[in-house]
Amino acid sequence: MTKQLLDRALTIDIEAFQIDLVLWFTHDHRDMPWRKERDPYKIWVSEIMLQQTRVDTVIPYFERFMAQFPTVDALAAAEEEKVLKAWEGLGYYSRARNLHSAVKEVHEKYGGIVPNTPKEILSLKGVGPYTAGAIASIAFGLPEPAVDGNVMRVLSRILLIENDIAKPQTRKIFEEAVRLLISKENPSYFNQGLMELGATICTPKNPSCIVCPVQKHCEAFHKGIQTELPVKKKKIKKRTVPVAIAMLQNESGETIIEKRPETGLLANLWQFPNIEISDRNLTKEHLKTYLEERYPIQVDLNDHLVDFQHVFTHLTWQISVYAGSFKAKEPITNGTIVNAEQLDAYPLPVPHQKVARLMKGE
DNA sequence: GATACGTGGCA
DNA sequence: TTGCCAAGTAT
Repeated sequence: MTKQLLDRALTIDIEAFQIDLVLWFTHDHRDMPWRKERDPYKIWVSEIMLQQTRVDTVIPYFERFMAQFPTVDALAAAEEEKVLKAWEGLGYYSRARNLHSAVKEVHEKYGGIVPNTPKEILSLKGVGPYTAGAIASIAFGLPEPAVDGNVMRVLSRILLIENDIAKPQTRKIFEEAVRLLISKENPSYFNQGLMELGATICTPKNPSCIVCPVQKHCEAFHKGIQTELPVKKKKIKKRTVPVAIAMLQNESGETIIEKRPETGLLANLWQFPNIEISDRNLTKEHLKTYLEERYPIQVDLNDHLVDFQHVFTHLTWQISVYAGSFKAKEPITNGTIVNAEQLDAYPLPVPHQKVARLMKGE
């Protein structure tokens, strides 16, 4: 495969390609907060936030995060709860926990200085092959590949690579391609140029080949098959999980929330008590029984208030919200009782944020 | 290698 | 409405 790839890469004028790409990025790149300086910590945080997440979504989170945790040492000293709260709504929360853990390692093991070798960078928790390459090239100017979905799309078209980009193995092929093509003079702009091109011009649908700075190097364009690439196998259908959420209040207007398990979906975030529904007709009774078994409380449940869906990558929650009242017979240990104002301090996943707003009457 | 892991935007 | 997409990683 590598030999084949080498032949294909050599069919284009590598030096001209580098110049066209880097020059284009130099003049046409979008302005982003993390592009204002070369602080490896900021590059690192931005790259973690940008994993599977759009630039426009990330920008406000990045600004707030940097205001709150401006340095490695500041983030290392923070409580996990605060970090998760800053990440609330961004998704893929293990990114926040892994970043926090890795930053603490950098604080302790490297004196707060982000390591500058590809091997050490890759060893950091939450940093995989793409992110390691991005940090190495953008923060330290090293000629390392940083292959994300954009890069695979762009290069699949330019080099006419037809491997399925949904397969993990395929990424390695593109890394080999980048090692052949990357500008040794400016690896940072070369890698960012590839990604920027994919994000703005060489898009999945309706690529703007007319204004593409590397059009003359593109095999797919010459053959008129750019929309056929990249090859990507379709995903399987996701399952639906019915969930009943209890929105409880006592006479003081306080409610019960609990912390989710430290692993799995939405790990370490907080939520309103809930159960998976087995039989829709018996939901109200099941929920009441569950609540009174789990907590030392007496529950009075109303008929269900509203239904809504929340779609995850791999499953869908079909949610029914049940309002009701409770009286605590003893102190609660496996959850906590909070008022509306205190609730704001807890990191909640989006569907539970919706319940919180419901309870406040918003 | 396949699957788990969030969320919001868009055709 | 439904499905796909967006600067992936861990297990």
